[in-house]
Amino acid sequence: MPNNQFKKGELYSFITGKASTAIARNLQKRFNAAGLKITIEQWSVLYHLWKEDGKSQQELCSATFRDKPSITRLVDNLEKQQLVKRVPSESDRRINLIYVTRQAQKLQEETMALAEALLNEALEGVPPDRIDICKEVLQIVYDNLR
Amino acid sequence: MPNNQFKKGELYSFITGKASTAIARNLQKRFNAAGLKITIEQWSVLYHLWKEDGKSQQELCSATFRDKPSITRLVDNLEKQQLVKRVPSESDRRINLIYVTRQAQKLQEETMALAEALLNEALEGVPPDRIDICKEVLQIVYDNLR
DNA sequence: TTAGATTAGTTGTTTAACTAACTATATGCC
DNA sequence: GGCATATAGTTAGTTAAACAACTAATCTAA
Repeated sequence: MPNNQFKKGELYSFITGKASTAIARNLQKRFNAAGLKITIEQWSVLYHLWKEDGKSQQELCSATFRDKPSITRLVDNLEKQQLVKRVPSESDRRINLIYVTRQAQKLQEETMALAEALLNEALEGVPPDRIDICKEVLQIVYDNLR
Repeated sequence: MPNNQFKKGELYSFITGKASTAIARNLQKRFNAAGLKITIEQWSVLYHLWKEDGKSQQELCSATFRDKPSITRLVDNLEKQQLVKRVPSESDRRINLIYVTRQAQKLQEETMALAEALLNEALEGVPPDRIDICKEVLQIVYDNLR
């Protein structure tokens, strides 16, 4: 028997990701309000480079769940803004290793603080155990569709 | 005391909507595979018109959580494909009322079946009460950010 | 050693999102 | 009635996503 939990109206918002769209849009507004000239998509790339840079574009694809052309263009734009630098790998010249610049490092603390503050507000009034369940369900959804 | 539930890696995927992106991408692939020439974004507009058409573009904005230019262009493209028709309102000539065509009606049953099947697969193995909690949390997130 | 397959990244095209600036119609107030 | 304001929708410009087709470098196996 199918696990059909979705009334029509809910189906729509689950598929279109109403909540995550609202989060991303809100975070973008906070960046703009703080005078940070960076898009959410660019931030999502820097996010992984801040953890450890010198990653290849291919590694950034997996980390951000984007395809290769998307990463090429995001890195293009980040490079234009002098936030990252492409460095051809010594050992395999097909590969570009991506490094963050000083200017990008400066962005880290401020943007991460804004992101954490946003999530705390978004989840205000939600008990921790329910947040955990939500995270688990979303992870299963993701895994089921791989 | 802040409700800071997010370890760094999870923060990213919550903000970028990994699960909903996967769902939308997967549904688009099913549409393509079935030979249905329609994008997810177009589908999300038709979805609301199938429930009741003759809605204004402004009403479609609220229903789909998009801004006005986005709806203008989605309706442009839907009209090009002869899936909807703009009809100027008699009572207020600023308003376009949007009606679905016969061809769009034909799409309804097939696309809705694909969407429901997808969600059933995505949520396979998740107990109903956990799905409910997940939906509730996402709704609260959305409401908190309005 | 070299021909074929694989991998990393780029380019072109279409669709879409967001912002800002715009036109046209309607409303409200004096 | 007429002017300010609000509302519905469009247009322009930038950024981004998905897909297909491409180049260049590397690997593999005969």
